[in-house]
Amino acid sequence: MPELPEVEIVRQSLDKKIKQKKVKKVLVRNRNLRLKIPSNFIKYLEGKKIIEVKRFSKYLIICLSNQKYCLLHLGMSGTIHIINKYKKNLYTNTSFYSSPLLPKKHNHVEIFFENFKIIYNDPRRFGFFEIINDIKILKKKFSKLGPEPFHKKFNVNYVFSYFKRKKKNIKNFLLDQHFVSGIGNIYASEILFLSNIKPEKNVTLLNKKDCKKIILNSRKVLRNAIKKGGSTIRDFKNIVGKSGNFQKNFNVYDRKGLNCKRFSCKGVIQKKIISNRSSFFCNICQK
DNA sequence: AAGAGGCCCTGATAGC
DNA sequence: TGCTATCAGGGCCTCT
Repeated sequence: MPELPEVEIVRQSLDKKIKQKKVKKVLVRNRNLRLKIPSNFIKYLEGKKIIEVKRFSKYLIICLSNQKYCLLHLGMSGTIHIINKYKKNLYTNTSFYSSPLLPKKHNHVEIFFENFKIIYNDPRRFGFFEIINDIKILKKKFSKLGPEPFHKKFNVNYVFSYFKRKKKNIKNFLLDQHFVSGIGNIYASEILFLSNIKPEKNVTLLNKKDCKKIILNSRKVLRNAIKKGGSTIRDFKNIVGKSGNFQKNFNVYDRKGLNCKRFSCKGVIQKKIISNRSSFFCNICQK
């Protein structure tokens, strides 16, 4: 599920819940995520206060009181759940602290606070935790990623010159985190629909006006998703990351064979595999 | 050096 | 019903 907007929604809820709270205990049930959870993971977290939860691209950055950073990427299927100590556990009848049996499959990490705990659940284990020792290393790591769509660095000059002499199609570039970071497969299709550009279009064929459209629509699509997710999440007091139904109103994604939503367009939404990822687009209004 | 392709993993669903 | 095949929203590694 998680592209930039979903991760931002998780960040907001998580920050609200754990900011200025002290970690009492950490339980690692399965350290074999995409990256193996480091042996110093528990040591660095236990007894530390959470300063705040930040985000860059699709990464959550949990800032700790010992000047270290706990990085969390949700991969494809990672979710965070909040379990309150005095409320009936949603997933298990076992005790809050011990839960000897897996309450639910794939609850890999539990972080305990005074009156609640957060659980990291991830069936496919494509997500990962990482401990970053200081801000320099963190900055260096993120400097390898492209700007977020909202950043002023993501402007027409940047995009247009980046595309020069490149051979890939535009859909590929929107997914390339070195070019722009935070966009995933769903929103890439949505952005191209709003821009009237078909996903297979080679970037060398795009003019500055096209670049401008892509930039503005990237921001629009992501902002909108954050806004809708933000309003949905209030219904989920105990679960963060399950973002409700806000992803249901796509223009093209998962709408293969359905009519184009653009007023007066008679097009039909197509599905095509581009570089092993499914792409959706209107066969008429996207050129 | 850019770009294509494979791979990490489990679960849901489609098709027979 | 029960099997197998396909596909899933990410990103890294390798090979050419």
